[in-house]
Amino acid sequence: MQLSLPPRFHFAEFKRVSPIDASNVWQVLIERNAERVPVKRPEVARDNLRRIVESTFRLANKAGFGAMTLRDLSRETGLSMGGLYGYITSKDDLASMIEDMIRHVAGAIPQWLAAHGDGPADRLDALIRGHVYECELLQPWFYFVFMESRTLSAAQRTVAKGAELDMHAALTRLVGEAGEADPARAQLVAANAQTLIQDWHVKRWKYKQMKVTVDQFADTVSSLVRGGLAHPAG
Amino acid sequence: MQLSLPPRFHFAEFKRVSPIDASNVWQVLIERNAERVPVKRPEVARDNLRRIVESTFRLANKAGFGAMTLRDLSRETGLSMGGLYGYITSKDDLASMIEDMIRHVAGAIPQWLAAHGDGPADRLDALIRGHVYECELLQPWFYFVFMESRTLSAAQRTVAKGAELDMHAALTRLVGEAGEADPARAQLVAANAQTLIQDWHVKRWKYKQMKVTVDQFADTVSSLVRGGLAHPAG
DNA sequence: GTCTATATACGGATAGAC
DNA sequence: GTCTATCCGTATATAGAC
Repeated sequence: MQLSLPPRFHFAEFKRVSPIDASNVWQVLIERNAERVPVKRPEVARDNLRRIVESTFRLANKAGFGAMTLRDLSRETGLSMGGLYGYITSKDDLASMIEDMIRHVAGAIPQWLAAHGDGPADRLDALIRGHVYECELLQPWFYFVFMESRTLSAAQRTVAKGAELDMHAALTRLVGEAGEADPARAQLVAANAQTLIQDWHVKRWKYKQMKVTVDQFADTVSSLVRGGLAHPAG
Repeated sequence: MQLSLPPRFHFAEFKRVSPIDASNVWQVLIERNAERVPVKRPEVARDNLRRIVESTFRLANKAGFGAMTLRDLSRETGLSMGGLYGYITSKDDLASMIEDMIRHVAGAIPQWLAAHGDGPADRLDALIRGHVYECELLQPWFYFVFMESRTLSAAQRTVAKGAELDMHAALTRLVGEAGEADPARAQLVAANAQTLIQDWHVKRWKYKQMKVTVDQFADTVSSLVRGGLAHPAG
């Protein structure tokens, strides 16, 4: 699947065509975990799963996922302890569902944008924007995964590390093609770009307080990275 | 107190004169918490407190501080449950000691560097380097505080937010003086600078894997920020 | 100073009623 | 489908031995 976007796009355009956003992510979540959610009536299942995941975001943000108890979750969702287990098979399974969803979304962004940009500089700009804008659409999801990845199973940590390195490799390639002749510096600039992109979900409270819009943020990150290219190695 | 450093300095020079580093931080920690640590013999107290804090870093990194149990900590340190309570008055108190130490260090950096740099551009460079290099000296400390601040008490969260905003304000002022005429863009570039500085402790594993040195990293951040100045507002 | 033993409460998970 | 009741292990913190 590829998105029908103009070569240079901003948030409003991306939002209109993004295959996954805050409103349909619950449906996608159910579909990706159909075998584990036995509840039949779709609107009931969707609504309860949504309450479970949104409550998890709130509670994990207060105390960390590991310290969140299923009794807290039961209270916050209004479901009983037994009721919860109709939607999740274990506490770890709940984290895995969230983690898996965000890996799916983040991994798909480069494919959604594969056709975008006339040259490397435009493709780099598109990739940066795609990530920032998707972080905006699913902020609590990305934030949860960023903060909790280290506490999950060894297998999940490996996946998280791999995803981080994949995105870094894609950015490094584009930074190199866009004009950074020194490979070591291309790698470093790409790492910095990735960090800034993630910062939109990590420090969102601060940008909100500063009244910075997602487009202003994406513009700045894109221009900072562009400004970092073609510098001499030292 | 101010450090006797050359106007342009790198890690080796900073390390030599930093008032607090990985080896003497334990002594400073004891002094800052003298009333709470009844153990008399200084070398015993220092050694046990060090084991407690270093074990906390390891365990919190695996499961999150909230999910770390004092039984884990007892096993990891070799002290008994009762023994632990000779050094900490509660689990929360342990986190507070660490948080307090890092606030103290980070808050002192601008004062250590108050005399440095001939002009705003040099002072901005010095502030960036001071923070990156101190993050390097006390990486596990900064990482713990970064990951766990949100899970601590409301009072501690307020302090953490204030510290974040203070550093942001200092960077914004220097970015403005260094040539960024648009105040809104100065604020944004400063926020990005702050994020990149913190990334040295947040994603240290990645930079280590990339074989990037702390000086290369500081050089790149400083040049990225310099490249972001004086751009037109759009 | 540091230990063992214990008080008291809460954790994840499940069985079985409705 | 969702609930209540409960199993059984573990949590923080402390008391008191040495």
